Amino acid sequence: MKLDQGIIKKSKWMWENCLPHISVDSVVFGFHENQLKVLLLKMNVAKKWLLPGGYILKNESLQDAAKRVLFERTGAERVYLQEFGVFGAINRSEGFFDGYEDDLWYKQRFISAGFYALVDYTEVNVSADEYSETCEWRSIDDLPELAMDHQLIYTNALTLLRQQLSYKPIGLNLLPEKFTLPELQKLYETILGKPLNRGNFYRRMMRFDILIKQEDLRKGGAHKAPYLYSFDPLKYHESLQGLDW
Amino acid sequence: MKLDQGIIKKSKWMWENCLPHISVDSVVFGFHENQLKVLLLKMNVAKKWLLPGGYILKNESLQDAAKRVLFERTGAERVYLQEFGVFGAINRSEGFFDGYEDDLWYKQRFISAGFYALVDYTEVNVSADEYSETCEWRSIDDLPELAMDHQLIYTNALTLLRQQLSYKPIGLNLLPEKFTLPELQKLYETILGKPLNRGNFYRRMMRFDILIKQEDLRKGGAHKAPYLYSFDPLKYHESLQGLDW
DNA sequence: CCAAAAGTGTTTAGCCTACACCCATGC
DNA sequence: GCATGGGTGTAGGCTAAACACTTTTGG
Repeated sequence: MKLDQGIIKKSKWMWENCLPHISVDSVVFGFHENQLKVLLLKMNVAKKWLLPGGYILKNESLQDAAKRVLFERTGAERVYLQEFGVFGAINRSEGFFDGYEDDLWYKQRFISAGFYALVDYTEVNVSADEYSETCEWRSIDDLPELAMDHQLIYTNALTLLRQQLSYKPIGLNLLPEKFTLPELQKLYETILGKPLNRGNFYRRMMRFDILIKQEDLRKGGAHKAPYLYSFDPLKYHESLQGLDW
Repeated sequence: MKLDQGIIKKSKWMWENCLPHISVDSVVFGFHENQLKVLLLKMNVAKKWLLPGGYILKNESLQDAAKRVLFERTGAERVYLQEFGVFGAINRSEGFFDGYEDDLWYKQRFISAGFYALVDYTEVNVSADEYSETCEWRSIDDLPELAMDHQLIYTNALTLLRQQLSYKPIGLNLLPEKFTLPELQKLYETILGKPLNRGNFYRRMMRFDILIKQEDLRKGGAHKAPYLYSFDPLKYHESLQGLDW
C-alpha cells in the first residue's frame, strides 16, 4: 500500500485538536424518487464503504460534533439528529491503515457514538473529503457491504427509525418544505417497506395535528392536483417532545 | 481542600492503563422490601453523591468495562446490563477536583456511556472504594441530589426501565431465583409506581410464557402459602430477543 | 370521461381494563 | 371463618385495520 503524506499530516492535526479514542458515525437518511437513501463514503485507501463519521474537537460537545461533521459533508443545517448507541468492541477497526506507523491518528482504538440523521435530500450537496473517492446516496435496497461494524450501526439505525415512525412524527427533516399527502404517505410506506391504507393514513396524520394545508396545489400532474402541506414547526416539535424522552 | 496523595498516584496508573476521555456510569437498580433502589456513592473529597462509574481498560470492550466496574462494586455477576445513552456535554464535570494539577486523570473532560443495570439485591455486597466514603442502596423515593449530570443520567435510565417493562420481561435479574407471583407483581407495581390488577397481571405473565412453577411453596406466611416460580432462562431470553434490538 | 385526490362512514378484531366470581389453604 | 393466593369469565372501551362510498378536479 502506498503511504499518503496528506493523511500523515492530517493525523498530527487530529492529535492536537481532537479527543482521542472517540469518534462519531452517522447514518444519514434521505428520501428521493420514492426511495429511502443512506449517505455512504468509499475510502480511497482501503476501497471500502463506510458511514460518514468524524471526531470531536476538544472544546465541542458530542452533539455539536455530530452536527458539524454532518454539515461539513452535506451542507445541511435543517436536520434531525439523534444519538442511538455506542459501539465499543475492541476490534472494531481492525486491519485498517495497516501499512502506517502506529502513532497514526486513525490507527487508534475508537469507541464510536452512533447518530442517526434525517435530512432533506434536495437541500444536500454531498462532498467527498481527501480520504474518500466518492460520497454518495445509496438506496437501502441496494447497499454495498459496509466495512468494520458499520453494517451493525446501520441496521440499528434503520430499526430505530422504523420504530419511531409508529409513535413520532417523521418527515419534517426528510421532505422539502411543501409536500403533498400522497408524497408523505409514500415516505412512510418506503420506510416501513409496506403499503398503507390511504384513508387510515389520512386520519392518522390529521390526528397528529401537525400539518398546515397551503393555499396552492401541486400542479402539473395528469390528474387532480393534490393540496400542498407544510409542517407546523411548533406543533411538530411539541409532538416530538411529549412522547418519550 | 486537602490534596490526597492516593488519588494522585492512582491517576498515574489510570493514564497508563485506561482510555482517556471515556467513562462509564451505571444506574444500578435493585429491589428490596418492596422498594426500588439505586446504588449510589458519596465521594469523600467533594462530599457529593454520584452514580457508580469507571473507566475502560485499553484492551477491554465498552460492555466488558461496564460489567467489570459493576462487579467490582457489587460482586454481582448475574446482571442485566444495557447501554442507553451517551453524555457528552462539555461542562459535565465542571468544578470537580479543582485543587489538583491539570494533569490529574479525573480532571479530564469525559464523555460517558450510560448503562442501566438490574441486579439481585440479595446477591450484592456493596463496597466503597478509596474515593467514596459510602456506597449504598437508596430508595428512589428518597434520593439525594446527584452531582454533575448524574441526575439526568438516572432519570433517563428510570424512564427507559419503565418503558421496557411494558413490552419486555423484567425480573430475572432483579429477583432471587425463586419468587412468588405476588412478589413479582409488587416489583412491577413498584417500578411503575401504581397498582396493577391481579387477575390481568396473572394473565399477562402467563402469556409471556416464561415462568416455571416450582414444586414447593413459600411457607411461613400467615395465610395460604403461595407457589414459588422461577424464570425459564431460555424462553426469557427468547422473549427479550424478539421484540426490539 | 377517467383517474387520482380528499374526506368520511362503517364493520370487525384485538387488546386492555375493571370487576366479579369461583375455589384452595393456612392459621 | 377469614384473609390471602390462584385461576377464570365477561362486559365495556379504545384503537387499528380493512373496505367502501362519495365528491372534487385536472387534463
